[in-house]
This record gives sequence, structure tokens and C-alpha cells, in this order.
Amino acid sequence: MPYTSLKKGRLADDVTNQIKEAIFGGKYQAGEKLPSEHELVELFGVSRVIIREAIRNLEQAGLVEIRRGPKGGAFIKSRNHTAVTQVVRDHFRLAKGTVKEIMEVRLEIEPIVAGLAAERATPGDLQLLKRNIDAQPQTPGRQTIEGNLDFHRLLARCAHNPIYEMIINILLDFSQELIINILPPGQILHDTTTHPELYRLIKDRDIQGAQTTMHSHLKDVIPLMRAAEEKSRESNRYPNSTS
Amino acid sequence: MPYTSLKKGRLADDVTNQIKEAIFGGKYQAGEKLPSEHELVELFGVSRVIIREAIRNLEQAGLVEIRRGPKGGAFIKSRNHTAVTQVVRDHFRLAKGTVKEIMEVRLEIEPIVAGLAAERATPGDLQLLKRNIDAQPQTPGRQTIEGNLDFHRLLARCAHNPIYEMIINILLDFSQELIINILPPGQILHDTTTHPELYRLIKDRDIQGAQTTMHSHLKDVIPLMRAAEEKSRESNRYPNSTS
DNA sequence: ATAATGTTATTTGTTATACATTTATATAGA
DNA sequence: TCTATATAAATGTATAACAAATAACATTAT
Repeated sequence: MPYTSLKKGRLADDVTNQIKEAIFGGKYQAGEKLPSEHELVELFGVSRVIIREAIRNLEQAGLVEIRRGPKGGAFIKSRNHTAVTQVVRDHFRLAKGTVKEIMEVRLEIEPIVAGLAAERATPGDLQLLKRNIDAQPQTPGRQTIEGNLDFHRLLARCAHNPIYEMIINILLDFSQELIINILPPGQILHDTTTHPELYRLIKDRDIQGAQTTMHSHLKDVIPLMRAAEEKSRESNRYPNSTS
Repeated sequence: MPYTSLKKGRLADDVTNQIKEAIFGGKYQAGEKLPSEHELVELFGVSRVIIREAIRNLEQAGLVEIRRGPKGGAFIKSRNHTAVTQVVRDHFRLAKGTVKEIMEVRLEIEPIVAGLAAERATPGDLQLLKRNIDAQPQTPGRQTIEGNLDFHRLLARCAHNPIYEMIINILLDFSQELIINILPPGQILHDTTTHPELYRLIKDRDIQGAQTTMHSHLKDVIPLMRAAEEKSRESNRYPNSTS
């Protein structure tokens, strides 16, 4: 067969990829605006439907954010993991995943990340960690939860590896969702000692110490998560399936 | 403000979520077909534009696959990680990630997974592993690469944790892409001993052994991956940025 | 009969046009 | 100065028509 198949895919996908490459290539910076739909129609020579579909694809990929009205349009987003989390969440629901499985992963990976943080944290990183700890209120509440989880996110940044950072962020998104929406504030874990200790270990570049401390810290969190899952199951008595 | 804001988002997102819930709730099984666009228009009482956008969202999420023509439509896909990989790939490119970072993660996580596999592999799992090993050709080539990586994917399934499975699959997709597209077949690693040994260790439930063997196995792979990245950089002399 | 070919109908892909909704900005009035 | 209103710019939605792909059927030729 000397002839190559020239079956072209959908126009919108083509447009999507071209704009993606432009973004990755640095043609558009975060905060900048893509041309308006009308302008893109003329640029690409396709109909508005196609352009709109391409832009929605970019939005789903978490690359742009669409605002309406004059001065509106598709604005380039800075790097964020929301789109990844969303897709993973669907995948996870389809796989009928459980908290046990999430925590099993966190229990192994977060110590590794804590170790890398102890190895690589910059002075700026340490400052962010310290600020997080100092900002923790004395009485437990919703803010406590978010602050606690943010500490873990910051730790992932300290590891200076975007893959680890992404994995951690996804797992924490799941955890946060469960805890905040399900558990009453009184029932949350209020541990004011572990994070400061982790901070100290990282500052002292104690890799082993950071790893083991994180591991035992997470072991304490597991029953809390299981409780949240239990509550979630109670309020969500699986109403579907045959509808 | 006692009244909840009833600023409703976009219609398409609403439709998307409703169909998603139907899928997660088991109303549609893998392989089944959603109603046609025309039928959905009548069901939801919105225009075809909206319905099409919703279906495209589902497609981007990896939940359905669209076929044209009579008997065509949106077919429910069985669980697969392609959508996750795609979104992560974009995220990764935006973060300007490197092979070094991918391998750093694989080097730590795959041993954990191998250990879990040794702990949990069922007789059926073991059979699949054995079949993979036996199917490996004696002469190195493209099939060798795919077979090798598939062994790792199978191992992830043996761990019986969908999160680990997903993480591994993403990392392997990246690795596969690099190696297959970049490296000439002659330059690939042709190791006929490690996978059989891993298989034996898992069958014998030797958790420690599986972990350490996997770790050293991956250490051997790293230089290969770095070489692939190097070649990739050569052929891709960053033509973009000002276009 | 069978294989190649043409026809038809169904479903998604694309275009065009008009109108609705949101919202930043300018304008007018108190 | 402040508030209300009008204006215009951009995305959101609806409708209608046609294009293209393709499965099933009908026709023709061998």
C-alpha cells in the first residue's frame, strides 16, 4: 500500500491541539487572553461551533478559564491540578475506589515526599511551611482542616518534583472533600505537635526522621478518614443503579 | 442572604453531570449506547448544541467513545486510563517535567507496588504474568518494549489498588512514548532474566525480594530513559516560542 | 448464487444566522 | 460624588440546513 490513509479527524481536535502547542510553546503567558471566538473563526477559517468546541476542550484540560462579557474570553490559567483531579475523580468513582486504598497510597508516598523535602527544601520553602504552622488557630474548625492539608501540599512543593506534587495534590483533594463535607468540626483530629516537628526535621535535613514521623502521623489520620467514609456511606445510601 | 444563589452555570455542564451520574450509578453498562443526540435533545429539552457539548465533555473524560453513521452514537467505555494520561501529559508539559523526575518516582513507587503484588497476586494474576513472560520474543524489537512495559502494568494490577494502578499506568505511558518513538530498536535494553525472577519472587510471596529486585531493575533502566530524552531533545530543537 | 456496485437511511460533523445573557465601561442624572 | 441607566462586547443558546460517514439493503453483472 503506497498510499497513506488521509482520514482526518475532527476539526475541533485539530484546532485544540494547535492552540495547545501555542500555549506550551510560550506564545501565550498565564493571565493572557486568547483571541475572541470571532477572531479565532477568522484565523482558523472554521465555524464558530468548532472554535467553541476547541475552547471548551482547553477549558476541560484546565488550560484556560472562560469569562463572559466585554473584556471576557479564554484566559490562560497558570499551572494547577484541578483538571487532573476532576478526571481522576471520575476514574476513581468508576473503579469504585475506597478510602482504604487512598490512604494506603498516602501512607507510603508521603513519607518519601517528606524525605525529599528534607533533602531539597529551600529557605523560601521553609518560610512558607513556618507561616502555615504559625497561622493555625488554636481551636479546631474547618480552617484547621484546610491548613493541615495545605501543610502537606507545601511539603510536596518542597520535594521539587512536579509528578510527586501532582499525585499528592490529587490524594489530598480526595481526603479534603471527604473530611470537610462529612465530618463535624468537633470530630476532626486536632494535632498541634506533629507538623511543627516535621518542620523542624526538614529544616535540620533529617531525611530519615521526616520519613518516619510522616509515616506515623498518617497512621493516626487513617481512622479519621475511615470514619468520614462511614458517614459518607450513611448519608449516601446508594439510591441509584436501577433508578 | 437566606436565598441560595440560583445563578446556574452552563446548561451543558448540567447535562454532562446528569449523564455522568447515570453512568456511575450503573444505568449504562460498558458497551451500551447513550440515546442519540436527537433523543437527548427531547429528553433534556435543550438544543442540540448543548447536547453535543455535553457528549464531548464525556468523551474528554474518557467515559464514552463516539462513532458516526447509523448504529453510531456515544458508547460507554470500560474503565481505562487514557483520559487521565492525556490530562496529566498536558500538566506535565506545562510544568516542563523531565525524565529524571519521572524515573525518580518510578524508582520509589514500583518497588512498593511489586511488594503489594507479592502480597496479593491471585492465581489468575500469576497466570497473566507468566503468559507475558513466555510471549517475550528472543530478539529485541518494538514488541519487546511493549511486552516489558506490559509486565509492569500487570504487576500494578496485581497490587489490587486502583490508585497505584493508575499512577503506574501514567508513568509507563510516558516512558513508553519516549522509548518507542525515540530510541532505535538496537539500542533498547534486552534483559531476559529480571522479569522471570520477579515473577518467581511474587509467586513465592517474597515481598522484600520483589521490592529490592524491582528497585535495582529500574536503576538499570534509567540510563536508557535518559538517552531517549537526549535524542528527543536533539530532534526537537524547540522550534516554537515565537513561531 | 455470488461478488461487486449502487442506493438509501441514520447518525454524527459542520456551517450559518439570529437572539439571549452577562458584564465592563461610559454616560447621565440626582 | 454617587447611583442609576444605557451601551457595547463578548460568550451562551436555539434553530435550521446541509455535509460526511457508514450500516443495511437493493441491484446488477459475472
